Amino acid sequence: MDVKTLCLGVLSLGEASGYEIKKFFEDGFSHFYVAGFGSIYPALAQLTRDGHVTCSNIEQEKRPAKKVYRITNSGVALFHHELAQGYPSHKVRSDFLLQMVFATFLSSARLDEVLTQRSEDLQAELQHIGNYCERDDIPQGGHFALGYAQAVLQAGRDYIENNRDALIAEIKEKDL
Amino acid sequence: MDVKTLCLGVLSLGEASGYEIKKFFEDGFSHFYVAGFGSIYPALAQLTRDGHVTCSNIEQEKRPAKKVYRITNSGVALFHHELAQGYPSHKVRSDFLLQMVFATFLSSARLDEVLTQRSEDLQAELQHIGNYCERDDIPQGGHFALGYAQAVLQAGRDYIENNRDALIAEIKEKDL
DNA sequence: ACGATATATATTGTTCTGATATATTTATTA
DNA sequence: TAATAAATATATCAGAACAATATATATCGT
Repeated sequence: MDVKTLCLGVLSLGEASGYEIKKFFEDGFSHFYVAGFGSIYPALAQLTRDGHVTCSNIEQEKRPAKKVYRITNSGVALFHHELAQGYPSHKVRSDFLLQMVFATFLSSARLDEVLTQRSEDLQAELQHIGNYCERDDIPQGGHFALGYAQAVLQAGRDYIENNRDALIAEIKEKDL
Repeated sequence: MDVKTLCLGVLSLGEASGYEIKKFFEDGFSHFYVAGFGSIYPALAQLTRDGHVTCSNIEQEKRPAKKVYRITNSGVALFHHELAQGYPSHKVRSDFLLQMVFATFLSSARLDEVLTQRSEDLQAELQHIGNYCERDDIPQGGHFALGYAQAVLQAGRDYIENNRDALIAEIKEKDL
Protein backbone atom coordinates (compact mmCIF):
# COMPACT_ATOMS: atom_id res chain seq x y z
CA MET A 1 0.00 0.00 0.00
CA ASP A 2 1.87 3.01 -1.27
CA VAL A 3 0.73 6.58 -1.77
CA LYS A 4 -0.76 5.65 -5.15
CA THR A 5 -3.12 3.24 -3.42
CA LEU A 6 -3.93 5.86 -0.81
CA CYS A 7 -4.94 8.27 -3.57
CA LEU A 8 -7.08 5.65 -5.28
CA GLY A 9 -8.78 5.02 -1.94
CA VAL A 10 -9.71 8.64 -1.38
CA LEU A 11 -10.79 9.04 -5.01
CA SER A 12 -13.01 5.97 -4.72
CA LEU A 13 -15.06 8.02 -2.24
CA GLY A 14 -15.43 10.87 -4.74
CA GLU A 15 -13.40 13.18 -6.95
CA ALA A 16 -10.78 15.35 -5.31
CA SER A 17 -7.69 17.45 -5.90
CA GLY A 18 -4.25 16.62 -4.57
CA TYR A 19 -4.67 19.25 -1.91
CA GLU A 20 -7.98 17.75 -0.81
CA ILE A 21 -6.51 14.26 -0.64
CA LYS A 22 -3.87 15.56 1.72
CA LYS A 23 -6.48 17.36 3.81
CA PHE A 24 -8.65 14.26 4.02
CA PHE A 25 -5.89 12.58 5.99
CA GLU A 26 -4.55 15.58 7.83
CA ASP A 27 -7.98 16.35 9.23
CA GLY A 28 -8.90 12.99 10.59
CA PHE A 29 -6.42 10.23 10.03
CA SER A 30 -3.08 11.92 10.46
CA HIS A 31 -2.40 9.77 13.51
CA PHE A 32 -1.82 6.67 11.42
CA TYR A 33 -1.07 7.90 7.95
CA VAL A 34 0.81 10.95 6.80
CA ALA A 35 1.58 11.72 3.18
CA GLY A 36 3.11 14.94 1.92
CA PHE A 37 2.73 16.74 -1.39
CA GLY A 38 6.08 15.34 -2.40
CA SER A 39 4.45 11.90 -2.55
CA ILE A 40 0.89 12.76 -3.53
CA TYR A 41 1.54 14.86 -6.62
CA PRO A 42 3.96 12.40 -8.24
CA ALA A 43 1.57 9.56 -7.37
CA LEU A 44 -1.35 11.33 -9.07
CA ALA A 45 0.82 12.06 -12.11
CA GLN A 46 1.72 8.42 -12.45
CA LEU A 47 -1.85 7.24 -11.93
CA THR A 48 -2.91 9.64 -14.69
CA ARG A 49 -0.20 8.32 -17.02
CA ASP A 50 -1.35 4.75 -16.31
CA GLY A 51 -5.01 5.58 -16.89
CA HIS A 52 -6.19 4.83 -13.36
CA VAL A 53 -7.44 8.37 -12.84
CA THR A 54 -8.41 11.25 -15.12
CA CYS A 55 -7.55 14.85 -14.47
CA SER A 56 -9.51 17.98 -15.28
CA ASN A 57 -8.32 21.52 -14.76
CA ILE A 58 -10.93 23.52 -12.89
CA GLU A 59 -10.55 27.29 -12.96
CA GLN A 60 -11.84 28.88 -9.79
CA GLU A 61 -12.69 32.44 -9.02
CA LYS A 62 -10.63 33.90 -6.20
CA ARG A 63 -8.68 30.63 -5.76
CA PRO A 64 -5.78 29.06 -7.61
CA ALA A 65 -6.83 26.63 -10.35
CA LYS A 66 -7.59 23.12 -9.16
CA LYS A 67 -6.73 19.84 -10.81
CA VAL A 68 -9.60 17.58 -9.95
CA TYR A 69 -8.94 13.86 -10.24
CA ARG A 70 -11.57 11.21 -10.89
CA ILE A 71 -10.97 7.48 -10.59
CA THR A 72 -11.49 5.28 -13.67
CA ASN A 73 -12.78 1.71 -13.88
CA SER A 74 -9.23 0.45 -14.11
CA GLY A 75 -8.37 2.49 -11.02
CA VAL A 76 -11.25 0.98 -9.07
CA ALA A 77 -10.17 -2.49 -10.16
CA LEU A 78 -6.58 -1.81 -9.11
CA PHE A 79 -7.67 -0.49 -5.72
CA HIS A 80 -9.92 -3.46 -4.99
CA HIS A 81 -7.14 -5.78 -6.09
CA GLU A 82 -4.70 -4.14 -3.66
CA LEU A 83 -7.23 -4.39 -0.81
CA ALA A 84 -7.93 -8.04 -1.48
CA GLN A 85 -4.41 -9.41 -1.35
CA GLY A 86 -1.58 -9.51 1.17
CA TYR A 87 -1.66 -8.48 4.79
CA PRO A 88 -1.61 -4.77 5.50
CA SER A 89 1.35 -3.59 7.55
CA HIS A 90 1.32 -1.45 10.67
CA LYS A 91 4.60 0.31 11.33
CA VAL A 92 5.71 2.57 14.12
CA ARG A 93 8.82 4.72 13.97
CA SER A 94 9.27 6.39 17.27
CA ASP A 95 12.22 8.64 17.93
CA PHE A 96 10.53 9.27 21.26
CA LEU A 97 10.79 5.65 22.41
CA LEU A 98 14.28 5.42 20.95
CA GLN A 99 15.22 8.37 23.12
CA MET A 100 13.75 6.59 26.12
CA VAL A 101 15.93 3.56 25.37
CA PHE A 102 18.94 5.87 25.55
CA ALA A 103 17.57 7.80 28.54
CA THR A 104 20.86 7.21 30.37
CA PHE A 105 22.42 9.85 28.16
CA LEU A 106 19.75 12.45 28.94
CA SER A 107 19.72 14.87 31.84
CA SER A 108 16.75 14.38 34.15
CA ALA A 109 15.54 17.88 33.26
CA ARG A 110 15.60 17.10 29.56
CA LEU A 111 13.90 13.76 30.18
CA ASP A 112 11.15 15.52 32.10
CA GLU A 113 10.74 18.01 29.28
CA VAL A 114 10.47 15.32 26.61
CA LEU A 115 7.96 13.25 28.61
CA THR A 116 5.81 16.29 29.30
CA GLN A 117 5.82 17.29 25.65
CA ARG A 118 4.92 13.79 24.48
CA SER A 119 2.08 13.55 26.97
CA GLU A 120 0.72 16.89 25.81
CA ASP A 121 1.04 15.91 22.16
CA LEU A 122 -0.93 12.73 22.84
CA GLN A 123 -3.59 14.75 24.63
CA ALA A 124 -3.81 17.15 21.69
CA GLU A 125 -4.14 14.29 19.22
CA LEU A 126 -6.92 12.74 21.32
CA GLN A 127 -8.72 16.07 21.41
CA HIS A 128 -8.33 16.45 17.65
CA ILE A 129 -9.76 13.01 16.93
CA GLY A 130 -12.55 13.59 19.43
CA ASN A 131 -13.62 16.71 17.56
CA TYR A 132 -13.30 15.07 14.16
CA CYS A 133 -15.47 12.11 15.19
CA GLU A 134 -18.52 14.34 15.39
CA ARG A 135 -18.45 15.05 11.67
CA ASP A 136 -20.99 13.26 9.52
CA ASP A 137 -18.86 12.70 6.41
CA ILE A 138 -16.71 9.93 7.85
CA PRO A 139 -16.67 6.78 5.70
CA GLN A 140 -17.81 3.41 7.08
CA GLY A 141 -14.91 1.89 8.91
CA GLY A 142 -13.51 5.32 9.62
CA HIS A 143 -15.03 5.27 13.08
CA PHE A 144 -13.42 1.92 13.75
CA ALA A 145 -10.03 3.29 12.75
CA LEU A 146 -10.50 6.45 14.78
CA GLY A 147 -11.60 4.42 17.82
CA TYR A 148 -8.49 2.29 17.45
CA ALA A 149 -6.33 5.39 17.32
CA GLN A 150 -8.01 6.79 20.43
CA ALA A 151 -7.56 3.56 22.37
CA VAL A 152 -3.89 3.39 21.50
CA LEU A 153 -3.18 7.07 22.16
CA GLN A 154 -4.96 6.91 25.50
CA ALA A 155 -2.99 3.83 26.52
CA GLY A 156 0.24 5.58 25.62
CA ARG A 157 -0.64 8.67 27.60
CA ASP A 158 -1.75 6.65 30.63
CA TYR A 159 1.49 4.69 30.50
CA ILE A 160 3.57 7.87 30.50
CA GLU A 161 1.64 9.39 33.39
CA ASN A 162 1.93 6.20 35.43
CA ASN A 163 5.62 5.57 34.82
CA ARG A 164 7.32 8.91 34.21
CA ASP A 165 8.25 9.59 37.82
CA ALA A 166 9.89 6.21 38.30
CA LEU A 167 11.94 6.67 35.14
CA ILE A 168 13.04 10.19 36.06
CA ALA A 169 14.01 8.99 39.55
CA GLU A 170 16.11 6.22 38.01
CA ILE A 171 17.94 8.66 35.79
CA LYS A 172 18.47 11.10 38.65
CA GLU A 173 20.13 8.33 40.66
CA LYS A 174 22.47 7.71 37.78
CA ASP A 175 23.37 11.41 37.68
CA LEU A 176 24.79 11.35 41.21
CA MET B 1 16.88 11.25 14.40
CA ASP B 2 17.97 9.31 11.37
CA VAL B 3 19.64 5.94 11.06
CA LYS B 4 23.05 7.56 11.66
CA THR B 5 21.88 8.70 15.10
CA LEU B 6 20.44 5.26 15.76
CA CYS B 7 23.83 3.71 15.02
CA LEU B 8 25.61 6.20 17.27
CA GLY B 9 23.14 5.33 20.04
CA VAL B 10 23.80 1.62 19.85
CA LEU B 11 27.56 2.18 19.57
CA SER B 12 27.48 4.42 22.65
CA LEU B 13 26.50 1.27 24.59
CA GLY B 14 29.52 -0.59 23.23
CA GLU B 15 31.24 -1.55 20.00
CA ALA B 16 29.24 -3.50 17.45
CA SER B 17 29.05 -4.56 13.82
CA GLY B 18 26.33 -3.47 11.41
CA TYR B 19 24.71 -6.84 11.77
CA GLU B 20 24.68 -6.56 15.55
CA ILE B 21 23.17 -3.08 15.39
CA LYS B 22 20.33 -4.46 13.33
CA LYS B 23 19.88 -7.38 15.73
CA PHE B 24 19.82 -5.06 18.74
CA PHE B 25 16.61 -3.58 17.39
CA GLU B 26 15.14 -6.65 15.78
CA ASP B 27 15.36 -8.57 19.04
CA GLY B 28 13.73 -6.12 21.36
CA PHE B 29 12.68 -2.86 19.87
CA SER B 30 11.39 -3.83 16.45
CA HIS B 31 7.92 -2.66 17.46
CA PHE B 32 8.88 0.98 17.30
CA TYR B 33 11.97 1.17 15.17
CA VAL B 34 12.95 -0.86 12.14
CA ALA B 35 16.07 -0.22 10.12
CA GLY B 36 17.32 -2.43 7.32
CA PHE B 37 20.81 -3.10 6.06
CA GLY B 38 20.09 -0.76 3.21
CA SER B 39 20.10 2.11 5.71
CA ILE B 40 22.54 0.85 8.34
CA TYR B 41 25.53 0.07 6.14
CA PRO B 42 25.51 3.38 4.27
CA ALA B 43 25.02 5.20 7.60
CA LEU B 44 28.06 3.48 9.13
CA ALA B 45 30.10 4.26 6.03
CA GLN B 46 29.23 7.93 6.30
CA LEU B 47 29.89 8.06 10.04
CA THR B 48 33.31 6.52 9.37
CA ARG B 49 34.05 9.10 6.66
CA ASP B 50 33.06 11.89 9.05
CA GLY B 51 35.19 10.50 11.89
CA HIS B 52 32.31 9.80 14.27
CA VAL B 53 33.12 6.09 14.41
CA THR B 54 36.18 3.98 13.65
CA CYS B 55 36.06 0.64 11.93
CA SER B 56 38.27 -2.38 12.43
CA ASN B 57 38.13 -5.55 10.38
CA ILE B 58 37.92 -8.56 12.66
CA GLU B 59 38.68 -11.92 11.11
CA GLN B 60 36.72 -14.67 12.76
CA GLU B 61 37.15 -18.39 12.73
CA LYS B 62 34.18 -20.20 11.26
CA ARG B 63 32.32 -16.92 10.62
CA PRO B 64 32.46 -14.25 7.95
CA ALA B 65 34.78 -11.36 8.77
CA LYS B 66 33.21 -8.68 10.94
CA LYS B 67 33.62 -4.94 10.70
CA VAL B 68 33.45 -3.76 14.26
CA TYR B 69 32.62 -0.12 14.76
CA ARG B 70 33.61 1.94 17.79
CA ILE B 71 32.27 5.40 18.55
CA THR B 72 34.73 8.31 18.78
CA ASN B 73 34.63 11.37 21.03
CA SER B 74 33.18 13.40 18.18
CA GLY B 75 30.54 10.70 17.69
CA VAL B 76 29.56 10.81 21.37
CA ALA B 77 29.34 14.59 21.21
CA LEU B 78 27.17 14.42 18.10
CA PHE B 79 24.85 11.86 19.67
CA HIS B 80 24.42 13.84 22.88
CA HIS B 81 23.79 16.95 20.83
CA GLU B 82 21.05 15.20 18.85
CA LEU B 83 19.43 13.93 22.06
CA ALA B 84 19.46 17.33 23.69
CA GLN B 85 17.67 19.33 21.03
CA GLY B 86 14.31 19.24 19.30
CA TYR B 87 11.32 17.10 20.15
CA PRO B 88 11.50 13.50 19.08
CA SER B 89 8.79 12.39 16.67
CA HIS B 90 6.50 9.40 16.93
CA LYS B 91 5.05 8.30 13.62
CA VAL B 92 2.62 5.57 12.75
CA ARG B 93 2.03 4.35 9.23
CA SER B 94 -0.73 1.82 9.27
CA ASP B 95 -1.94 0.20 6.10
CA PHE B 96 -4.14 -1.84 8.41
CA LEU B 97 -6.07 1.16 9.72
CA LEU B 98 -6.16 2.62 6.23
CA GLN B 99 -7.80 -0.57 5.07
CA MET B 100 -10.32 -0.25 7.90
CA VAL B 101 -11.18 3.29 6.70
CA PHE B 102 -11.97 1.76 3.32
CA ALA B 103 -13.69 -1.28 4.81
CA THR B 104 -16.73 -0.61 2.63
CA PHE B 105 -14.77 -1.95 -0.30
CA LEU B 106 -13.84 -5.21 1.46
CA SER B 107 -15.89 -8.39 1.56
CA SER B 108 -16.91 -9.36 5.09
CA ALA B 109 -14.86 -12.56 4.75
CA ARG B 110 -11.76 -10.61 3.84
CA LEU B 111 -12.39 -8.12 6.64
CA ASP B 112 -12.67 -10.99 9.10
CA GLU B 113 -9.41 -12.44 7.80
CA VAL B 114 -7.53 -9.16 8.10
CA LEU B 115 -8.81 -8.49 11.64
CA THR B 116 -7.91 -11.99 12.77
CA GLN B 117 -4.43 -11.70 11.32
CA ARG B 118 -3.82 -8.31 12.93
CA SER B 119 -5.01 -9.54 16.30
CA GLU B 120 -2.69 -12.53 16.07
CA ASP B 121 0.22 -10.37 15.00
CA LEU B 122 -0.33 -8.12 17.99
CA GLN B 123 -0.45 -11.16 20.26
CA ALA B 124 2.80 -12.45 18.79
CA GLU B 125 4.48 -9.07 19.28
CA LEU B 126 3.33 -8.97 22.89
CA GLN B 127 4.71 -12.46 23.44
CA HIS B 128 7.99 -11.49 21.84
CA ILE B 129 8.42 -8.42 24.02
CA GLY B 130 7.39 -10.39 27.10
CA ASN B 131 10.18 -12.88 26.46
CA TYR B 132 12.73 -10.20 25.69
CA CYS B 133 11.97 -8.30 28.91
CA GLU B 134 13.47 -11.09 30.98
CA ARG B 135 16.93 -10.50 29.56
CA ASP B 136 19.44 -8.72 31.78
CA ASP B 137 21.27 -6.72 29.11
CA ILE B 138 18.55 -4.16 28.51
CA PRO B 139 19.73 -0.55 28.84
CA GLN B 140 18.18 1.83 31.37
CA GLY B 141 15.07 3.27 29.82
CA GLY B 142 14.68 0.19 27.66
CA HIS B 143 12.16 -1.24 30.10
CA PHE B 144 10.18 1.97 29.96
CA ALA B 145 10.08 1.81 26.18
CA LEU B 146 9.15 -1.87 26.18
CA GLY B 147 6.41 -1.25 28.73
CA TYR B 148 5.05 1.53 26.55
CA ALA B 149 5.04 -0.79 23.57
CA GLN B 150 3.21 -3.47 25.55
CA ALA B 151 0.58 -1.05 26.79
CA VAL B 152 -0.10 0.23 23.30
CA LEU B 153 -0.13 -3.20 21.65
CA GLN B 154 -2.47 -4.55 24.33
CA ALA B 155 -4.83 -1.62 23.89
CA GLY B 156 -4.89 -2.22 20.15
CA ARG B 157 -5.61 -5.89 20.53
CA ASP B 158 -8.36 -5.28 23.09
CA TYR B 159 -9.93 -2.72 20.80
CA ILE B 160 -10.03 -5.15 17.90
CA GLU B 161 -11.51 -7.92 20.02
CA ASN B 162 -14.18 -5.60 21.42
CA ASN B 163 -15.18 -4.00 18.13
CA ARG B 164 -14.57 -6.47 15.33
CA ASP B 165 -18.00 -8.09 15.39
CA ALA B 166 -19.81 -4.77 15.17
CA LEU B 167 -17.68 -3.68 12.22
CA ILE B 168 -18.13 -6.96 10.36
CA ALA B 169 -21.90 -6.79 10.95
CA GLU B 170 -21.96 -3.27 9.53
CA ILE B 171 -20.11 -4.38 6.41
CA LYS B 172 -22.35 -7.44 6.00
CA GLU B 173 -25.40 -5.18 6.03
CA LYS B 174 -23.87 -3.12 3.26
CA ASP B 175 -23.30 -6.30 1.20
CA LEU B 176 -27.01 -7.07 1.04
C1' DA C 1 22.42 -35.69 4.31
C1' DC C 2 19.33 -32.09 3.72
C1' DG C 3 17.09 -27.91 4.46
C1' DA C 4 16.33 -24.19 7.45
C1' DT C 5 18.21 -20.74 10.21
C1' DA C 6 21.99 -17.73 11.70
C1' DT C 7 26.06 -14.98 10.79
C1' DA C 8 27.88 -11.25 7.94
C1' DT C 9 28.35 -7.42 4.30
C1' DA C 10 26.83 -4.99 0.29
C1' DT C 11 24.21 -2.92 -3.70
C1' DT C 12 20.42 -1.24 -6.38
C1' DG C 13 16.04 0.58 -7.88
C1' DT C 14 12.11 2.65 -6.15
C1' DT C 15 9.74 5.33 -2.97
C1' DC C 16 9.15 8.73 0.68
C1' DT C 17 10.31 12.76 3.39
C1' DG C 18 11.21 17.45 4.27
C1' DA C 19 12.24 21.65 2.58
C1' DT C 20 11.52 25.07 -0.52
C1' DA C 21 9.26 27.97 -4.23
C1' DT C 22 5.33 30.44 -6.05
C1' DA C 23 0.92 32.93 -5.93
C1' DT C 24 -3.55 34.50 -4.30
C1' DT C 25 -7.19 35.18 -0.77
C1' DT C 26 -9.23 35.30 3.66
C1' DA C 27 -9.03 35.90 8.54
C1' DT C 28 -6.88 37.79 12.52
C1' DT C 29 -4.82 40.99 15.40
C1' DA C 30 -2.46 45.04 16.70
C1' DT D 1 -6.61 50.42 8.79
C1' DA D 2 -2.56 48.01 7.96
C1' DA D 3 0.25 44.34 8.60
C1' DT D 4 0.52 39.52 9.28
C1' DA D 5 -0.74 34.97 9.53
C1' DA D 6 -3.30 31.10 7.74
C1' DA D 7 -5.65 28.77 4.07
C1' DT D 8 -5.93 27.35 -0.79
C1' DA D 9 -3.36 25.28 -4.50
C1' DT D 10 0.51 23.01 -7.26
C1' DA D 11 5.19 21.62 -7.95
C1' DT D 12 10.14 20.20 -7.59
C1' DC D 13 14.39 18.39 -5.61
C1' DA D 14 17.99 16.56 -2.69
C1' DG D 15 18.63 13.38 0.60
C1' DA D 16 16.99 9.44 3.27
C1' DA D 17 14.94 5.12 3.77
C1' DC D 18 12.84 0.70 2.14
C1' DA D 19 12.50 -3.74 0.00
C1' DA D 20 14.62 -6.96 -2.51
C1' DT D 21 18.42 -9.33 -3.94
C1' DA D 22 23.23 -11.24 -4.09
C1' DT D 23 26.99 -13.64 -1.96
C1' DA D 24 29.20 -16.88 1.27
C1' DT D 25 29.78 -19.89 5.23
C1' DA D 26 28.33 -22.41 9.43
C1' DT D 27 25.32 -24.48 12.52
C1' DC D 28 21.35 -27.01 14.12
C1' DG D 29 17.65 -30.06 13.94
C1' DT D 30 15.49 -33.98 11.71
